[in-house]
Amino acid sequence: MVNPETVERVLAAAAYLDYRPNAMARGLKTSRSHSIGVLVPDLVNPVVPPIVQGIEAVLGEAGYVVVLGNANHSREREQLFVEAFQVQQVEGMVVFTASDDSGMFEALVRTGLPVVLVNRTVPDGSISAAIPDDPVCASLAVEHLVSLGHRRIAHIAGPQATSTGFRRREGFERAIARAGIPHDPRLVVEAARYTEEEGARCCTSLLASAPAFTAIFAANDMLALGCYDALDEAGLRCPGDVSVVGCNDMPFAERFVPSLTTINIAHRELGTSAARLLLELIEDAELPPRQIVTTPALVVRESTAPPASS
Amino acid sequence: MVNPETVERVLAAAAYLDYRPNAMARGLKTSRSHSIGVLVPDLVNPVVPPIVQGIEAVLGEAGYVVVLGNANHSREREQLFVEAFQVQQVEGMVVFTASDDSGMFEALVRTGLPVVLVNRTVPDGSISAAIPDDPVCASLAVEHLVSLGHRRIAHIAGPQATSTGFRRREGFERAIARAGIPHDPRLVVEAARYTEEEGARCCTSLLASAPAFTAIFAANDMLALGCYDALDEAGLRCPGDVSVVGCNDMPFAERFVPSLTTINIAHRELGTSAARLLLELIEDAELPPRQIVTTPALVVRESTAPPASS
DNA sequence: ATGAAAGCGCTAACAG
DNA sequence: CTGTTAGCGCTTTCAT
Repeated sequence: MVNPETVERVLAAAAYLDYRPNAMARGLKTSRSHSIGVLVPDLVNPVVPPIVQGIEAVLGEAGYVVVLGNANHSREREQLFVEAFQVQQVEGMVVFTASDDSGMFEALVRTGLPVVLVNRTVPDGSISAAIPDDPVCASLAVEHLVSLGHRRIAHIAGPQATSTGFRRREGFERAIARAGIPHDPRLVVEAARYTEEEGARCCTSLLASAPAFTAIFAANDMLALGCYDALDEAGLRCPGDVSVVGCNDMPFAERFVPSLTTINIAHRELGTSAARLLLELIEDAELPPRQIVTTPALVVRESTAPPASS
Repeated sequence: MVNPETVERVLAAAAYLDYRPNAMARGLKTSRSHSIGVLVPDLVNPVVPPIVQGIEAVLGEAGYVVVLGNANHSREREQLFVEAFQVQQVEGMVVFTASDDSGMFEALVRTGLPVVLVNRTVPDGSISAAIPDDPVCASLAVEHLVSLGHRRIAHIAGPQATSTGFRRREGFERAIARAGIPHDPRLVVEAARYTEEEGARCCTSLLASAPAFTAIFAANDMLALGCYDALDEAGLRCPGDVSVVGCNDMPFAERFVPSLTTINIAHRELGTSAARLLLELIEDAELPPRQIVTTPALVVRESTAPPASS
């Protein structure tokens, strides 16, 4: 019980001097940094900012600050950032890897820090993650196309070293089987990266050497955009000659020509879920790994139509 | 000169134990945190990620880590982040404010930390900044339109509380005067925010109450996109009835219909310049404030054409 | 209840 | 040139 007037004077002095407690000194004592490392493959990829925003929103609410690492698709930089995060004494990490790389996952767990993956998952599910329901993404696309009357459906798969690419392809093949359509491996090609150029390359190669098809499910919107280019190049119309469905529902997908039918993924929610998982893990490091799977939704626009023949 | 074998053993032990020097302890001693605060108004705005990427690239190279603050257009959150940055003992800040607010600028200098603005500037130039050449953006747009034969040119100005909005409007008016066109204040309306909705609202209001015009210079691409919507709504064609030029050359501007004639701004370069300014300032806090102005470039696409009457 | 003091992990200065 | 020590600014424990 101290003299209230003194309290007042001390506070006033602190304010006058613009006193800010030194987080390093405090942290040294308490071994808390109030910071979380967030690792992303490429900030410029349109799906990334909403994820980071979501992460930041819940972490900020909980009193954490985010240290951002933009790996630019480089494994080496990914490793460098994990090091840097440790040196900075972050209390946890949420990581969106460029590709599934067991070396990376091992390095992550070796830090001993709470880690959560976002938009990616490790095959054995040993690390908590917030991910989209990739198989459902694929089946929504396939079912939509099938309901329009398509039977010969191609797939431009994402890099199989990413869980999204791998799981969407699996989902695609299963959905095709479920629709009673015989599986034809010549109808799926793998893109090396999630870029428009790769989408165009894959679509062109499909056009050149695959059996005839009337629709394409591209593993993401950038690949779908590449299909537009390749189709155009080949003198084919979308959706007149071939329907295209993308995945992500990225910004401006509705402004492309034709506007893109795609699968909406709530990226911001992926971020908030990942952050909440991490907060749980920080509170109780013994918690078993857990996945939060967000449900995607079909968004029908103008890039899909019944096949010409029907 | 210590026994090399011992060196080896120590290093091996350190590696074995995954030893990482504690940055908080080190920082406490050296009063260096090796971190820089980066404040942005909205990570989801497409101009922001390239700027952050540029900042991160040069700061990372210099051994700094970036602490990201996403203010979400809230002044309160901006202030909160400045506080948080101080508590985290960042060694400097690069800030992209939501709007010019002298209160904010004062708070920034009051921290005593090196600060650099990016994409924004303070009217009196008292804080170093990396900015686009806004007047030139406007004159490139106006000169392009004038060269096509336009004389009645409207302007959808950005928020006048942002240096980009203010300086582009000034630049517009000067360019109009330079072209020998009488200034008509009814032809400029101010958008409250840089959004598609505001662009549509402003364009509609122009259509309703301004004297006839054949072209619009919108202060940014989102506003230009809103013009597309409003024009469409009014049954007008672009560029047939009215030409539109945007500003920023944001991703996908070339995919809109019509593809957007706009002014390219090298946003990543804005980020790298800002980071370099900050590094200078950290090295020598006495350096006088300095501006780095990047030169924009006209990108002619399909949203501009000669006026119908000519 | 309040005030003094130890110590977090490191670096820099200093003594041996 | 190597090994020891003080102390960065805080929190927490322990005397008072």
